[in-house]
Amino acid sequence: MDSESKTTPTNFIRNIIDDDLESGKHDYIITRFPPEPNGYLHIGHAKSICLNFGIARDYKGQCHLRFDDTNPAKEELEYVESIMEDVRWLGWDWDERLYYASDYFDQLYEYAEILIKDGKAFVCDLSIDELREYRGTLTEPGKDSPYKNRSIEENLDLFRRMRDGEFPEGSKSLRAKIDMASPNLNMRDPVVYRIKKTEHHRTGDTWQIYPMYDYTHCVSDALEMITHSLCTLEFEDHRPLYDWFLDQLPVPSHPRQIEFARLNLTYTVMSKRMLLELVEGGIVDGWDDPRMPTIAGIRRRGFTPESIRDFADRIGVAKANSVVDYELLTFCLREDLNKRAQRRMAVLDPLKLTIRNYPEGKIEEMDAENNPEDPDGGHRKVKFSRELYIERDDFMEEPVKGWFRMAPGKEVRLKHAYYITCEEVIKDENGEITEIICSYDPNSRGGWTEDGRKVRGTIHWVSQAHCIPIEVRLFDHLLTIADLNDVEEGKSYLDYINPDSKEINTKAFGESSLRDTKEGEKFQFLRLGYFAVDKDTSEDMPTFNRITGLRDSWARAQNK
RNA sequence: UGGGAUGUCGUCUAAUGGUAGGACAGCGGUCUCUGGCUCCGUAUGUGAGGGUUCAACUCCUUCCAUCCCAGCCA
Repeated sequence: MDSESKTTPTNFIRNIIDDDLESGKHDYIITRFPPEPNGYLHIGHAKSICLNFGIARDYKGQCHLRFDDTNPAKEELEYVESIMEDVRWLGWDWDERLYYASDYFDQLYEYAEILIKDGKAFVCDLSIDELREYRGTLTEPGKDSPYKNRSIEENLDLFRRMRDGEFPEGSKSLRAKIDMASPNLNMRDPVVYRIKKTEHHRTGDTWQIYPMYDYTHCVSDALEMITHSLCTLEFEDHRPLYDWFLDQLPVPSHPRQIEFARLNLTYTVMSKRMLLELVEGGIVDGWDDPRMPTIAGIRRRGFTPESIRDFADRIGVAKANSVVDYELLTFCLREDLNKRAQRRMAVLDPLKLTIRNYPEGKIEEMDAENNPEDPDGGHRKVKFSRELYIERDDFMEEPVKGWFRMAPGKEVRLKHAYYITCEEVIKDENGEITEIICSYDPNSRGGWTEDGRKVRGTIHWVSQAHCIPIEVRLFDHLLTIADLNDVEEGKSYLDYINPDSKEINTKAFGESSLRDTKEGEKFQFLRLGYFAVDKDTSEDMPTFNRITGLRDSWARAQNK
C-alpha cells in the first residue's frame, strides 16, 4: 500500500491534522468509521472508510471500527457481519479496535444521570406529536415543555423508572435543557433518551431505554479518545450539540467533528432508502446485484479493492457537494487490471468462419501471451483449426472509410494465429450473413510473416471444435440521467430507471482455458473488456460479468 | 422568508495575498499482433458586481445560485 500513499493527495482535513500535530494539540491521531448496522455499505461509505483508515495509516495512528447501534428497531447482526466483510475486503484492518456504541450504554446512562443532577436534562411527558408542535418551525421559535421545571429528584426518579420499564414507549423521554428559541433546531431541548422495548442484537432485553445518536456519538468518540471525528455535511448543524454534550460531561477528551461532502456518482443513487427501494421493488436482483453501487455489488461486478482505494484517493475530500463521473471509477479499474489481468479470447456474437485452404481435421496449438503488460505473465496454448468463430462486428461486407477489420478481399490477422483473407460471404434466405469463407497464409503462423508486410487489422477468434459456451452478463447504468439533481419537477429517480441496464448473453463462446475458473477471477477478454467470474458460474456454464469495456476509439469516432 | 454550509476547466480537486496547476472526460497525434496500453501535444475555469492592494481564487462588501435542518432515525 506504500505506492498508494505516495499518490494520496492532501485535503483540508489532513491540513487540520497537520496543524494540530504541529501546534502540539495532538501527538497521536485516532479516527473512526462509525456505521449503523442497518443496511449494506456502498461506495460512498468506501470513501469514508478510505479517508479514516487512510489517515490512520499515513499518520501512524489508529482507526476504530465502531458500530453505532443505538436503535435496536432497525439494526441487525447480519449487517454487522457484512460491514466487517466489506471493510476487510477493501483492504483495511481494525485489529483489536472493534467497538460498539452499545458497549457504552452503562456509561452513557451514568452520564445522563449527571446531566439530570446538574439540572441540564429533564424527563418530558410530551407525546411525539406534541413535541413536534412545541419545537416550533424553521422561522418561529419553539416553546418550553411544561415539564421542563420538574425537580431534579423527580427527574431522577422518573428517568430511573423509564429505565426500569415502568412507562410505555413514547410516553416519556429524557431531554436536554438547552434553548427552545435557538435558530438551530437541534438545540431546541433535544431528546437524549427514548423508551424502546425492543430487544437489542447485542444487549438483549437489558435496556428499555436507548440513547439518541447526538448524545451517543460524541460521548463514544470522547471515550475512545478519537481526535478527529469525520462525518458528512448533514451533521454540520449537529456540531454545536456534539460540543454541548461534551462540555457538560466529565468525558476524557473532546474530539473535533469535521464534516466533508458525501460521494455521489453519476447515473446511480447512493442513499440507503433508494437502494432499498431498488432491491425491494425488484428493479435489481438484490444488494449484490452487479449494477448496484453497494460494496457487495461492485465486488460481484468485479471491481478490485485496489481500484476502489485508488478511486477514493483520486476523488479527494472537500466540503462542496459534488457528483463524480462514473468514468473515473472505470478508469481506476482499467488501470489496475491492465497490469494484472490475464488476457483471454471470447466471442460474444459468433459468426462462423471457415478457412478453405486449411487442412480439415488439423489442429494446431498457438502460443499466446497471457498479458503483454506483464513480463512474468507467461504464455498459454490456444487450439486453432479450420472452423472458427469471430465477432460478427468484426466483419463488414461494405467497409466504411477507415475500417481495417475484416471485409471481402481484405487481409487481417487472427490474433496469435495467421493472416487470413475473406474470399466469400455466405448468406441465408433473409440476406443474413451466416458464414465467412477465407484463405490463410501458411507462412504467417504466429501472426507475422518474414516479408514484414503490414496487416493493420487484428481480430480475436475461438476454434469451433475447441471453444466452450459461456454466459456473459453485460451491464449499463442504473439510471438514464447522470445527476440526481436534474430530476424534473414532480418526478422521481424511479422515472429514470434504465430499462436496459442488464443484458444476459448466452450465445457466447470462450477459449477452452476459460473452463476452469473460480468465482471472482478477472480477465481481459481481448478487445472486449474486463470480465469477472460471477458467483453463478458453473462447470457447465462459466459465467462472467463485464466489469467495464475497453476504451474504444473506433466506436467513439463512428458515433460522432 | 430562521439557521448552517458551499460556489475554481464538462467533472473531481489544488493553489492559505505573488505565474490558476493536476486528474478524469474530450480533441489531435505517436506506437501497436488488442482501434487496448504507452508516449506526446492541445482547448476549456476562479458564480456576479463593487472595494482594499503594486498584486485578489485568496481580504472586505452587496447580490445570485445550490445543498442541509422542523425523527422519541443515524
